[in-house]
Amino acid sequence: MLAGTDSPQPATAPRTTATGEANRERILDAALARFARTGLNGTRIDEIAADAGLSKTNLLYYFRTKNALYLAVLRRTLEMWLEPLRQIDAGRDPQAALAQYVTRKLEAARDCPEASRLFALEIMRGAPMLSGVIASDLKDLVDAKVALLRCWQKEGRLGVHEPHHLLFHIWAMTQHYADFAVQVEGLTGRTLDDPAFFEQARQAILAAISGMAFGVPKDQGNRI
Amino acid sequence: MLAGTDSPQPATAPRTTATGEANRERILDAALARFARTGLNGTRIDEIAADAGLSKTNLLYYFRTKNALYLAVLRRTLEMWLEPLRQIDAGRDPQAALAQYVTRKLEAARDCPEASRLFALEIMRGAPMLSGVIASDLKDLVDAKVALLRCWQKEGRLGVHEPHHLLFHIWAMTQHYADFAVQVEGLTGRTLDDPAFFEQARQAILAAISGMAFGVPKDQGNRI
DNA sequence: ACCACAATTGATCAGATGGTCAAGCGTGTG
DNA sequence: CACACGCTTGACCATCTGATCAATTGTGGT
Repeated sequence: MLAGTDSPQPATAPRTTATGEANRERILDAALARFARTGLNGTRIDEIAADAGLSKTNLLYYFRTKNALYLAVLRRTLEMWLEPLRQIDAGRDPQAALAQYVTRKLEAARDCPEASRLFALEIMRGAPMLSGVIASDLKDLVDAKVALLRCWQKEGRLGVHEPHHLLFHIWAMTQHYADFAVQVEGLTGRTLDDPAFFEQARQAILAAISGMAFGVPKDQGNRI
Repeated sequence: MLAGTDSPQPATAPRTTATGEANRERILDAALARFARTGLNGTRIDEIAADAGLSKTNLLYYFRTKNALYLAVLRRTLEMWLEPLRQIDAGRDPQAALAQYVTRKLEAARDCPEASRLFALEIMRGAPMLSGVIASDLKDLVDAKVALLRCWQKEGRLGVHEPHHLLFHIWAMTQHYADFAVQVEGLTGRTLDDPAFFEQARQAILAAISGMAFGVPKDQGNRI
């Protein structure tokens, strides 16, 4: 449920050409890379065009406005972003499910940090284009998973911390490596592309999740 | 060590007036709020001026260029951002030190989310204005704290996970509540301003840290 | 070969926006 | 009081940039 002016499908279905499709792809790729780094306002449409090997005018032939392009990129990336969460399902062991979720998210942060950054930027702006998604699709999905986690809690297979926070923290830790890659690399000199580093990060996150999800409950406020 | 064209101090120290100082403050406040939400490129200088109750021209009297203003905001906010980390020192119990660090960071995320967002945006851009800070000041500080954490590890007072990741995860989890406040509120309907919610978040983070820092070491890759 | 339509181009526009300038106003200090 | 200097203003400029348009070229289907 993305906001924006959806042009109604033109009466005559636009004949999809090989070049057309290829160009659209190239544009979307280039746009994702740019938008994910410099945001909607910080990105010039002709930069994207140049990256895609087209003229600005030609780009505008495929996407009428910058906003439409941005929206298209958002739309195209949304599923990749949401997919890992869907895979947490009831028929699994909580530990295994969460571990796999963490791994998937971290792989996503490594393989397509742009997606993470794109949404991070959008949300930090106040999510003007995503408010619909957050309020409906994402909320429904999260609510469902939270319900599942609560269920596991009742069965004593999961710790007592509020499930929302568990999800937030998984997102936070995994996406951090994508969103703040510059900082991470500046401070450690390493990247998720380094398998050893990836595994270090993964293990640390799993340990954190373990503390939250399967550790002994704390009753004293200040004790860690 | 912030990048940028520092104008050398004018020969005659500018007489600081009451109005002058007050205006500068108002401008910086307004600028922080705007920059933290829409970034450098997405923010118009006249919006800031309006928020501060000044004309655009008048704002430009105090800060010659938009970039200079942005830099001033960054500079002014930097210390607030770094301070909590400094407070981790050797003369403390590791658990207490980390717990206090988490609490401080979470309080910062609650009390001045703008600071967190400002730096988040800057880093996500590739930190063109902060590369110096990250490479020198922040790196020195982090290196020192990492050394301390390693020391604690040798003494057996801290888990075996690479200290860098411990710090990253603390940053990630605490700042998440500031940077993604819109999402958090959209999904839970609550804010860090709600004391109960704050405490939930804090406890969950402490549990996570506990798992990372004081849990039993894992030796099996897939086990959580 | 021809036709329709997709693809591409260069010229051009229009609005937004950062920044300048010259002039006037206010106020504290000598 | 008057001078200096900080403060404030409105008019104006220059550029950047998203978007339009008319015209030309390429191409697949019949």
